[in-house]
Amino acid sequence: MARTAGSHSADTAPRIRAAALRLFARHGYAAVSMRQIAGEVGVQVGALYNYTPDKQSLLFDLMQSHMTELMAAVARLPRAGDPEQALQDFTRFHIRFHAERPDAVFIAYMELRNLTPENFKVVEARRHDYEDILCAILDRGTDMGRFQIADSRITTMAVIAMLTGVNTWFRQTGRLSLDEIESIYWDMTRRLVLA
Amino acid sequence: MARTAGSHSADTAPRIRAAALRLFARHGYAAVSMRQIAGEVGVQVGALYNYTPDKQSLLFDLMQSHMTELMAAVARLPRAGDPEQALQDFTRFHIRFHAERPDAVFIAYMELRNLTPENFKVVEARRHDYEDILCAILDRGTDMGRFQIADSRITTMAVIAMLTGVNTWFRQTGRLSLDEIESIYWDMTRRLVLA
DNA sequence: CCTTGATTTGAACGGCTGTTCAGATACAAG
DNA sequence: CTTGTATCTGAACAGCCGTTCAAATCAAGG
Repeated sequence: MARTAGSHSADTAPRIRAAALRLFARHGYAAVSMRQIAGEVGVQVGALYNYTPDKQSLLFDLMQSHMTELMAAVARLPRAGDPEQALQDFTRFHIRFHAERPDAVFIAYMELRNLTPENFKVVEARRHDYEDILCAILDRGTDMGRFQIADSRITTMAVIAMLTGVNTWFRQTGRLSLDEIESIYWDMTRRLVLA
Repeated sequence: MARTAGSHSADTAPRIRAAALRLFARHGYAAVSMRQIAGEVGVQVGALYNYTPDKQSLLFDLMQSHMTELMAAVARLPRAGDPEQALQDFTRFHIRFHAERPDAVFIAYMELRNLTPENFKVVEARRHDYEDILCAILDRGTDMGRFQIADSRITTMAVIAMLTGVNTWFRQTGRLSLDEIESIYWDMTRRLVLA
């Protein structure tokens, strides 16, 4: 018993990441053992260490991948000249992107405290970069006299919290489609900032 | 070595709860050991079991106490006839109550998945009761033609998510006082619902 | 002072933790 | 078919986990 038939790192690697993502999201990083992850993949514990130096790196990689994907996706948004249009684009994007990967979002928010201080700083910085994108839209709209905002930093946090909150209750099989939800939240966001 | 000088359950019990609250909030339920809690209290592990049948009950008690306090406090709000005033009262109350007990709030949101299904249902029901209070205010304001709301259930979730989000960044030593923050968030909430 | 009950210790239980590694097997290339 | 490398197993490591309990000590009332 050693190498098993049909074993390839190109297959095993993503399966390990998927299993870890699912289990971390469901039970929490600390509550999930390496043996559980291995079991989900259908492999022995030792095999995991061909793919990650340790458990902490596994968590960090998942988080960093998520933030990288997020930044790459938001960068692909059309750069609308109209701040109201830009804000709508951002709002709809945020809801959709987050609704499509609930496990990664859950981990990115809940497991920050399980990162080493060094790793935490990296993820924290990326999160801040993302917030800056929304904040810039709000500031530009304010400068153009289109938005009326008391404190753009706080409004940024408020809007992101409101939008991310969708993930706590949204289910694909619910009474509302994602598109309807986007529209409702866009309406609320609009009213929140419009002059 | 056995019973120690000055030991009394009236002292030890709250100290255990306080230590557990702090540690659970900081590191997460699964990552905290009974020995850590005991160490914080200055006692051996075995002593904890005079105060809780097991670790799970300790978590559940903390959560349930928090929800009980929350419901009792919100019930003490003046019952304003004007829905706009009622909404302002609720908004300010929510921010202040949650800002005053960040550890308990953190646990109540993050450790739901570590509750047994039975215990989860209890906490979930209380949370729903709390949401109903806000939802009722919104519905009343809508019926009176004062609010304009697309979907009161969703607006309820959106407002609560927005307000609770304050806890992710609020620090007592920050540039804004709690009162200023309340005012800013009340302004946003107002615009979110006003006809 | 003595007794009763409250409170804690200290040790022990079986079981699980993350991690390491030599050896075994499968695959891919020559 | 042989060889070299990629991949996994199985066992082992020291250490921590939640929980239990008899024995020891303290506090309080008669």
